[in-house]
Amino acid sequence: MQTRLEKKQESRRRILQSASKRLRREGLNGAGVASVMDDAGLTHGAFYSHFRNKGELARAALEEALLHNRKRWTGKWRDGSWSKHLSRLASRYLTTKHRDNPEDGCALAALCSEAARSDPDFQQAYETELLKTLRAIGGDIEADIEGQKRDDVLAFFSLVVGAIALSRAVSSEQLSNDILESAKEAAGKLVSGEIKNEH
Amino acid sequence: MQTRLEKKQESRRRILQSASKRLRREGLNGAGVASVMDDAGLTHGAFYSHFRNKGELARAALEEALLHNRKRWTGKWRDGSWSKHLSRLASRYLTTKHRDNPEDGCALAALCSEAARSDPDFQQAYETELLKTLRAIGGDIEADIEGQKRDDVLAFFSLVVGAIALSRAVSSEQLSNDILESAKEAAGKLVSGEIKNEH
DNA sequence: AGTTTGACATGATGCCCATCATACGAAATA
DNA sequence: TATTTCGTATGATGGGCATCATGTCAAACT
Repeated sequence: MQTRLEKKQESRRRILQSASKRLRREGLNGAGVASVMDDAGLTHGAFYSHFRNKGELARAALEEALLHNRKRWTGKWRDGSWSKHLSRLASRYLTTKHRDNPEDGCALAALCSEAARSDPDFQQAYETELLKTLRAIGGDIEADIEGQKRDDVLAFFSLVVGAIALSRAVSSEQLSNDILESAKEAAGKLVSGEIKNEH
Repeated sequence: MQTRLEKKQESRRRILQSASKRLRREGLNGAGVASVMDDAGLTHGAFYSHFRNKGELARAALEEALLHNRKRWTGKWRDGSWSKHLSRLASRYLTTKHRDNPEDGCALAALCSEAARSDPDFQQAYETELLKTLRAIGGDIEADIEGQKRDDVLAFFSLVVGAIALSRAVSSEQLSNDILESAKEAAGKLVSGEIKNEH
């Protein structure tokens, strides 16, 4: 049997899980309190003993979403050139599977245009998660990245986020696939100078 | 004095004007019937003698938005290399002014993540407008573009749309500016082979 | 001039949603 | 065993929103 605290934590986990999925599939407005709680097997009234309001849930769900799958697309920069590294990451990220399953995908891409219209707290969380992701792309989850490498990573992430967003926005599957393919090919080209791998 | 038809057309023009601005500043959900009609100097009830429903308005407003400012960012490919051409377009598009004034900016960027969740009719319109824009980037509003040039244009547009979206989503102005700058620098690099200007 | 038309206004209607008030019941505590 | 605590359920409450019903008035038409 579970203690009361454990049960609450388990409930919170389920709420965050369903919120993070709804957030990515249906956007900031789609992730309504009632539907999220329903997914979690609870009723809407129980929501407020876990979160103060919907905004707080959205922030927590964003963090939850990125916590679990940032590693899926980034990982260490082990061997090969800097350009190859970015190419490999693009190939992992720009798949039809990712495009077709936003609820398990990258929340930064799923919300890129809506985040601009969200409240300041959410934007702050978005920026924090973005920065963590940029570091992970640079090959290191911990340290800040600088200079040319930072510029490359910024442009790289703009490219792949834009490509995923456009590939989802469009109704023809052919065009959608072409967007993903062209961005994959471009990803390795946008580095300017070669950068040494210090490992 | 105006005839009745002229007055109606004038009203429709004002409705579309305010809808296209609200759509870009506040998104698909923000462009509510009441607020749009209010901007146009009318009341909500009059809406339904101009459009069948909100979805039809959204489609028309998207077209309106792109009709008026596609030329601002594209224009003819006159001289210089293909790579220079794309660089120049990126410099025109990725400005802080564009970032800070979405209501006068590119609707494809403003709605890129929400469009994925819109109804099929809207997605179809989004795709149509996107294709027109890609042709204009390629230097020609009329003809379809193909092959390597098409791939370059697809990747180019993913890059600049992603950059504008991310630059708006983030709360630090420094980071936001850096995103725009890095994408501007990257834009000219993502072409693979040189392409001849047939003019 | 009398009649019809249609753009527009006012005011429902009904739905969805976030939030709150209250009640229940089981676990924790005494 | 008696009492307290608190996660959850039920059921308001109120606001926002799209859509529709109805009325009005001026222009168009006969």
